[in-house]
Amino acid sequence: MSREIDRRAARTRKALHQALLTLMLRKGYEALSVQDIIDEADVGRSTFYAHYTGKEDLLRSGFQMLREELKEAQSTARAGAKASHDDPLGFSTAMFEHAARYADHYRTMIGGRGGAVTENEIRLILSEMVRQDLSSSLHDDTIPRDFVVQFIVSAFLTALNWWFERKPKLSPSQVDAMFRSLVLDGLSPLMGDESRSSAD
Amino acid sequence: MSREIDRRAARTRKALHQALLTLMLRKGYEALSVQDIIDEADVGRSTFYAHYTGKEDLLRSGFQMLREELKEAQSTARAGAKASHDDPLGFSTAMFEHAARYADHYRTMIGGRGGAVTENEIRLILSEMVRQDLSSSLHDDTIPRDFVVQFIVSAFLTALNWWFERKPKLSPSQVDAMFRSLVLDGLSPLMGDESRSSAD
DNA sequence: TATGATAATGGACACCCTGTCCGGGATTTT
DNA sequence: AAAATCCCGGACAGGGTGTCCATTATCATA
Repeated sequence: MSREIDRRAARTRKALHQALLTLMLRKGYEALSVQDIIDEADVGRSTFYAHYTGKEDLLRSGFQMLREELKEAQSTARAGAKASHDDPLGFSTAMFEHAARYADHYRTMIGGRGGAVTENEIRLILSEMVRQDLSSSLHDDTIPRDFVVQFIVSAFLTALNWWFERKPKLSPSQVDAMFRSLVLDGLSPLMGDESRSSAD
Repeated sequence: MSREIDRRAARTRKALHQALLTLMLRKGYEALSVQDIIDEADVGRSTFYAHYTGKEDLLRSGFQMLREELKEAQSTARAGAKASHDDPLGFSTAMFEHAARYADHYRTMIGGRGGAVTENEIRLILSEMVRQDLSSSLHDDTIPRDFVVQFIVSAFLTALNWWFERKPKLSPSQVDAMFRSLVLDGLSPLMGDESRSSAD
């Protein structure tokens, strides 16, 4: 019995995913046509449609893998961390490190290159993580919880994007520190401590 | 003298902008074709291309108007505000009010409906505002300035989006308060105040 | 109001992309 | 080796894109 997928099929799928990745990095998702993809992957047109219903389907299928990949990265990281129960940003450290390891992949996803679908998928995945971290550490609902979640997710994506685009040499922990500082304590710590200038 | 633009041209342009707005709200920018636009605007195909090079051109031209619109809204607001020089988020109050007044316009721009172009344009406009506010109130560069700017812009867009999508009944000042709280002081104020458990 | 200037129209055009359908050829599995 | 499965290449209609042009409608002005 062939429970495993046919080698050829697996090969084709891999080629398509790889092509998508390459092309997204080069031109961005929206500007991509199925034609481009099968061209890059060197795969027949009908073959493509035998596997996926379109480029969005191909893209989405990639996120299934990412989801599991991340779920594991999170739990392995959580094993080594101690203060995870009081940390409303418990996900961040592992995520920044994961992003550093798979920089190319992340580069294709953030900064608009991934299009709306990618943006949504990522936000969903991250929202789930953040929601969990928050549930055990946030005890004040002055500000609605889903708003806080979105706030954190956006801040994280911003950090990621800024990191890759402007200071790719920084280490994950450095970016993580900035991210945590801003999200946990906001701008106040950065404002003039020497505010004794007794404004006019 | 014909310094003014021909009535017909103005009429056409207005119709196209209106059509774009309507359709973006209905289907989103990316899913839109030039065909749809000229169809909705009841304008000939060649006429469209006589004015714009494509749908992106049309979209961008709309932001020129928005830019000036906002520049004015800001300065009028700044006239009535007193503590603008110490406020790193001086732009926000006026912006939330402006957004409330032109809810339909904003709805087409945020939440992905506007596509990548819109996202970028908005971020550019907001970044400029934030940068100005920040220049006179931020005196600590522990965290790079452009990172802080992006952080604020993202937080603002998140607030805007959450507002429209989840709690449209809230007043601008209520959302503004939440936004400021999160950005200025971060999550700490929301965490267990009963944290006097003298963490071992 | 007459007239030259300018804009809008509708149709035609070649081009590209999309999905879908085959039959022949290649690879894998048994 | 045989049977099953997959891939290929070509063809297809349908739709969108930009561009052209000749014709018609509208405007600005003398």
